[in-house]
Amino acid sequence: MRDIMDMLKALADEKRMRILYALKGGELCVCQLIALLELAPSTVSKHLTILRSARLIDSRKEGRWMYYRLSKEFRPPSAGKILAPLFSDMKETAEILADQKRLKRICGEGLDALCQRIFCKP
Amino acid sequence: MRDIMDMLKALADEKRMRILYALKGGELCVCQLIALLELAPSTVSKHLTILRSARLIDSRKEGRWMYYRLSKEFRPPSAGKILAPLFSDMKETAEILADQKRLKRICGEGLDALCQRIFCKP
DNA sequence: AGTATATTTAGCCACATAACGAAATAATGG
DNA sequence: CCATTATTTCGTTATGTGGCTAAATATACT
Repeated sequence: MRDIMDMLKALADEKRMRILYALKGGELCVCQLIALLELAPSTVSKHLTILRSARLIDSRKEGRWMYYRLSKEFRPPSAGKILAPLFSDMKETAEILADQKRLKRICGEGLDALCQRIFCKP
Repeated sequence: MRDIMDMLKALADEKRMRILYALKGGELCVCQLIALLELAPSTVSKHLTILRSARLIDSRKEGRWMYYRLSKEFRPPSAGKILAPLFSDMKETAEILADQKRLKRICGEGLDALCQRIFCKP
């Protein structure tokens, strides 16, 4: 029961659901998620920690960047079945449509340029 | 998005998930849910309000008693698809097994006897 | 080695929420 | 009508959670 509740609590936040939906399209770097959500880096990192400890996402480190993606083998086992209908409901919402639009811009930019923009270098 | 998040927040509480699972077996009276969860009546009532405003349950009044049941036409539309895999995961957990056992006893008792027991009459 | 940079951790604050008891509401029964 | 009883609403309290800034960590670059 603990595992199930951890998963449900992880899902019960709009920012985290937006992260999951964004990752549906493939792995993303933390800085891309920061740009998408327009939150402080530490806040996004905390959300990612919660999603990871609920086994909803995996991470992979490549050089300076940390990539997150949807976990393949969700535990508890039905998470795939749970996310699919949720994503289907979310698809048409204003928030997700705006995210998809913004995400396209973000992924067009290179990671270096993006990070410079985010962390406001002089 | 608001509807979806209301539903997910309603699901993100163990007591409320136990209520939903109990209702899977058919409608129940508030006092039966109070006996099941062993919480104050006002606490159970609040949980039921949250579940109802998330459209997960319906209610029906019969005489002195208020019956709650799982909502047939969940809104957002995929809730049925969401609950089924969750219930499947929950089925074998210690909490749900204990609930099912206790529920059998509770449903054996008449409502009047149950209410007397709960509200500790002199 | 030392600097720059991406991410995480730690500490803090404001607000949400789950719990309870007490009071209010609604229905039955004498 | 009045008492009893099932449920809800209100007010309070303790804990949880999302957000931030600042400091720590880890990797790349010179």
